Amino acid sequence: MKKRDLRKEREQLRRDENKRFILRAAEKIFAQKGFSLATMDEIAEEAQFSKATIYQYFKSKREIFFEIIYKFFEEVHQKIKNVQLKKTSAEEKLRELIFYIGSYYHKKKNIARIIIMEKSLMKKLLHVNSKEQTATSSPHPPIPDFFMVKLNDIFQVMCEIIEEGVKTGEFRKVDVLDASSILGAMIRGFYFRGPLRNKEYSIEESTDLLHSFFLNGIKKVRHA
Amino acid sequence: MKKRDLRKEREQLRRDENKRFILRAAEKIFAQKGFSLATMDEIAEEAQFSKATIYQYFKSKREIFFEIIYKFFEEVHQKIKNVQLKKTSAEEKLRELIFYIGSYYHKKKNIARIIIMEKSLMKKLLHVNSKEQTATSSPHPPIPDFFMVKLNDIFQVMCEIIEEGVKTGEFRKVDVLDASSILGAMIRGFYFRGPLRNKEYSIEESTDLLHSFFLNGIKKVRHA
Amino acid sequence: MKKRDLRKEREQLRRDENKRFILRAAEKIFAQKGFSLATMDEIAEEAQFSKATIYQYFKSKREIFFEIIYKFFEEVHQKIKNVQLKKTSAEEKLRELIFYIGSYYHKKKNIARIIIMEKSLMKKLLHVNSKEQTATSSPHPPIPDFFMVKLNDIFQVMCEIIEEGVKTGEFRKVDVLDASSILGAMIRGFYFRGPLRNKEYSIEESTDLLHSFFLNGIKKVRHA
Amino acid sequence: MKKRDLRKEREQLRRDENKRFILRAAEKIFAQKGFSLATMDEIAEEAQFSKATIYQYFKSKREIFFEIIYKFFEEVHQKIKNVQLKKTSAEEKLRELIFYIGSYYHKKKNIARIIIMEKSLMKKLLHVNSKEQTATSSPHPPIPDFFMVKLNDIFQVMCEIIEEGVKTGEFRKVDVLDASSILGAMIRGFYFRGPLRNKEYSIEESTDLLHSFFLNGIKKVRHA
DNA sequence: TATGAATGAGCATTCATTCAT
DNA sequence: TATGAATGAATGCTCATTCAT
Repeated sequence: MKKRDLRKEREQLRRDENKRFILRAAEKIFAQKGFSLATMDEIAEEAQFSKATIYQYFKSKREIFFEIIYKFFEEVHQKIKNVQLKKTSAEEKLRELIFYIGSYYHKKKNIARIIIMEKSLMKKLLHVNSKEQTATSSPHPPIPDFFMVKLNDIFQVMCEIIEEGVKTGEFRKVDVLDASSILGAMIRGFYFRGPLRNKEYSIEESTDLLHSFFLNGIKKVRHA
Repeated sequence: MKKRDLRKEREQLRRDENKRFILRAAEKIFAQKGFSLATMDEIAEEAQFSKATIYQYFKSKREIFFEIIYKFFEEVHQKIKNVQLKKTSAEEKLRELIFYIGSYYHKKKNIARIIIMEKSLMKKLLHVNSKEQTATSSPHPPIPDFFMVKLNDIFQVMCEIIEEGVKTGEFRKVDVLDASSILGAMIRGFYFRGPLRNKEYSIEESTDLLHSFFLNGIKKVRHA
Repeated sequence: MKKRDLRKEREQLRRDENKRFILRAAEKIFAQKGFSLATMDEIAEEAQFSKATIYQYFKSKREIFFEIIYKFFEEVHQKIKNVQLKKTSAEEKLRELIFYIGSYYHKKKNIARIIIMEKSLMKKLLHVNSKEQTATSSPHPPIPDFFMVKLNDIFQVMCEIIEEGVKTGEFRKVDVLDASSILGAMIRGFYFRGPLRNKEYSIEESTDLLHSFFLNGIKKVRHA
Repeated sequence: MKKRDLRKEREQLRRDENKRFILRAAEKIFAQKGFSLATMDEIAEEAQFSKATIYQYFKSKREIFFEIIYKFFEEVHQKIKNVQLKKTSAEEKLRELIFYIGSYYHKKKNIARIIIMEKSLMKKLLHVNSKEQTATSSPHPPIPDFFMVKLNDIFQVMCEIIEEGVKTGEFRKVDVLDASSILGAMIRGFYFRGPLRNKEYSIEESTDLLHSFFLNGIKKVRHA
């Protein structure tokens, strides 16, 4: 019995290992080419597996893709959640938040781009997926829901930090939802510039810049 | 002679009309599906022409796509240029700029998304295109150059307005490039939210919000 | 009445002129590209007419093609027929025959190649059903009359000349059909070498060579 | 280990078998329709494979075509080379040469026709191919070179045999190049008659005929 | 009559996915 | 389990031919 368990365990470990390997390969390809232009052949070659093997780990190209963005959100969310718990000022929390989101966007720029931007694709993929979900018992909650939940969680953290700042008097009495939207937009927009790049910023510089402008704005303050 | 001319003119008008019609159809499809997923069959059906006819007006799927983004930039640029010339305050100019860019992003959201976001695709398309350009005498300058020039022009207007505001003392002594980057990011990011939408904003509301936050920031100003 | 006739005549002349013009253009294109690779667009452009106009003079691409080869045979045949009537020796007639056929092949090399070689194409063009082919034991399809007649006429002239030579004792007592076949083959084969060209021959040189070898062979004659 | 090897070997054999099968099918179609008119659908159907499968064995229609003519030349060349080594008279060697070339032309008439005659097509195909060759490491030498080399080899054998005959006094003191050209032309021309066929010849008859006329010519020899 | 425009029917090629071993 | 092979369904693009003026 014990032996059997160990073998199974080992087997499972190997499978997980392979899965991760495939995901890494796929991520690389997706990042390079986007969803549509990436081919299963490329992914298989990158993963050093046969195409058929890939299909034993994942049901479809779509599933691989979702697995990737699933993990992506999971990770960002973890980081962000911790920020909220710290005992620092709202301003400082904001800085950390900007830093973590930014560094994720930076690291996984291309994946993030696909997630944020290929809306119609996502819609299509999600739609089909949600239909499939009814038939199978999937290992994670139906993607669309999960998706929104994670996204919303992150947004919530922003809101909470800002609200806290307003309450402690660090921030103006702004509408929390509006402010969060703006902050999200700033970060997102900053990391997803188009082809025009007038200046390159390190993550630290980016963080400082975003933080500073979000806090102070551009207008000159007139003292009484 | 006169008659001939009129007929020809009418013919030409019809051709232009058809071309516009095809472009509109293509834009709709591209907006729905992105570049790769859009098929010529769909575009043809949407345009109510046969596929072969589409190919009499445009050389390739790529060409249609570029024609669309060409027009897009051309239009935004026109609007923006006028803002700069007005005699209002920098603050007011900024508001108009935000409004115009925003309304364009709003109207042509999906096209803009493709432009800004499908970087690898664009790269691929632009690359092939720039090779082709050498052979043919195109009606407009080589896309990549044109592309950057327009993009840069719009960015320049931002810079100028901000610089003006700094000079007149309306704005703080910020780095003009940084500020422009942030403003661009805010607008872009605001209109290209992902699937999460906590609140819908009209263009006017959006403009107010962006304008307000970019000017004032979120931090409470402490008066002496 | 008279006036009407003249106009019609003039009209007819113009039509003929145009037709010839189109044929010349088509011949050029066919010669360059063969039948399949030549497009009506190219032919139309070469002829400086619109494609639709071409279709008012000819029913189809096929018809143009046939018109060309028809004329080709007509012309060769004319030349050849005259040779036969001369009062010279068979040997001399043979030389002229070789010269004329050769110069035609030389001038219209590519057209001739198509005629002689694109058998399957010809088959298809001539409306011969490939299904019929499999059914019948005959390796060759019925070819329209004019075609065979012309071809046969030319062959006949060869035969007659050779027969004459045999009768007059100029030539050995060869089988006339065999000899004609060989002569035809030599000329044809000589002008339609593949891509390998060890040496270029002028028409005169070619004629001499062919004539000489056909008459004398390569074997050393042992005198008694 | 052994088992694995055997299976792999079997697999490879099956692959080779399939490849040959596809080639045979393609050859049949090409022979019937020429290169341009043959479609991949037809080839696939003839081969009883799906079109996509064909593309797993060959990169393109062109590649299939070249594989066929590659093999063709390879085979002819093999046969011819052996002739030269025999200890028989030049006259006898010539007969064998004529027989072998003839039987090849006879067997693969249509393929040979395409090779020899679709010059412009070949040029086009070869040209593209030679560009591609630089990029990929092909299994055989660049087609154009290989092509000429094989062709030239065959021609060389002809020359050598004739030269030998001249030296031994069997043949007249002819220009070797000229004589070879004529012989090549005769064989080629004989097997590639156009649609006119006055008489059918078996390969043996053809060989006799060609041999006899090439050796003796048609002219009556006057004995002293 | 002449023609610019329109199109149906193809065509080579690709790719996600399945099958058989 | 792993995989080489097979394929149906597309996809962008072409071209001979017809239509409408």
